[in-house]
Amino acid sequence: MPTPPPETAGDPVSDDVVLGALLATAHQYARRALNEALAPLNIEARHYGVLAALDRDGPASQRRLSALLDLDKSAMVRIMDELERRGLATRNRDARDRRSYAIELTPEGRRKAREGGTAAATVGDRLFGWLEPADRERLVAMLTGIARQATGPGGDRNSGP
Amino acid sequence: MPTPPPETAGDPVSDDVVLGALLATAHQYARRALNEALAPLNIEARHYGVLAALDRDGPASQRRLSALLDLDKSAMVRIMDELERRGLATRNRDARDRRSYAIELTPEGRRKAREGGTAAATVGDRLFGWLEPADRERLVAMLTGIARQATGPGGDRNSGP
DNA sequence: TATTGTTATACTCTATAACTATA
DNA sequence: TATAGTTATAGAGTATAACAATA
Repeated sequence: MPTPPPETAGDPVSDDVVLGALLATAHQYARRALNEALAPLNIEARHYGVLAALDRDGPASQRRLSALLDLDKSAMVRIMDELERRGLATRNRDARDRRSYAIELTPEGRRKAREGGTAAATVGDRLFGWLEPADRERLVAMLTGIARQATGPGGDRNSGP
Repeated sequence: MPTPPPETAGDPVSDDVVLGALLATAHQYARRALNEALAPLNIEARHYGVLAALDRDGPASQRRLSALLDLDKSAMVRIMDELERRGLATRNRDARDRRSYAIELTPEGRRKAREGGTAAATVGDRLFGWLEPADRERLVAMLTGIARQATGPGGDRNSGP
C-alpha cells in the first residue's frame, strides 16, 4: 500500500532518517515498477540483470556475474537455475577451468534481454527521464558516494584490499 | 560480499539500469550501516523507525504508524509484538475507538529512541554529512520525484486520490 | 458495511556454513 | 590450500487473504 513518503523538515536528526527512508522508498518503488514492466516477459528484475549483463559483456562465469551484479554466489545459482529452466541461458563447462561455467545466452535469452531492455528503458525514462542530465550525473555521484561511505570506515567488516 | 557498484557509461539503456542498481546498492548499504550502528542497542532499523516516530509524534494507532512509515499493517503487528516483548512500547486500547490501540513508548522505549537517534545521527553524518546542503536538498527532491514517478501513471495499481 | 488489528501463508532477498569437484 | 559452484538453512522484507471485534 504505497503512501507518499512522510514529509519532515528542520530536525537535525530526522533529516538523516528521512533521507534514509527516501532511499528505501525510491529503491523499492523503482524495483517494483521494473518488475511490473518485465512481468509480460515472464521475468523479474533479478533475471533481467543477468540477461543484460550477458548480452552486453558476453559469456561469463557465475562468479564473475555475481561480482558484476553484487549478488551472493548462492543467489546466482538460483537465478541461473531459473534462467536455465526457462531456456534463456545455458551452463557450459569452461574447457580451461573445469570448475567454472561459461554461461551463455540462448537465442531466446538474447531476445528476452533485448525486450527487457526496451521495457527497462520505458520505465527508466518515466522514473529518471525528467532529470536534467547534470542532475542525473550528480545523483549518480551522490549515490556512489553514499554507498562508498556506508561500506567504508566503521561500516563494513570485510572492506579489505 | 560488498563490491563497488559496476561502472558503465554512455549506453543509453544501461545508464538507467546503472542508476536503478545504484539506488539498490546505496539503500542496502545504508540500511546495513544503520543496523550495525543500532546492534549494540539490541534493535534494528524497523524498530528504530517506530520508536522514533512515537517519540516525535506521540502515541498513535498501529494503522497510523503503518501509514507514517509506509509499512504493511501485518508487518506492523510483528514489529509491535517485538517492541512489546522487549518492554519498549505498550498497546493500550483507545477509549474512543476500541478497535484501535494507542501505542505508547515505555520509559525504556523512550530511552532507546533517543539512543537510537544518536546512533542514527552518527551513521547519517558518515553517509550524508559530506554532501553540501544544496546537494542534499537536490538529492531529497530527486528521490522524492523518482518515488512519485514510480507510483504514478502506468506504475502503481492503487494510486487513487 | 467498513475499519483495526490479528493470523496464516508465501515469495523475494540476503547471508552463512558445509559440501563437491576441480585447481 | 584455494576457488567455482552447489545445497541447506535462516532471517528480513513484502504482500495477500481470511478472520474477529468494533464502529
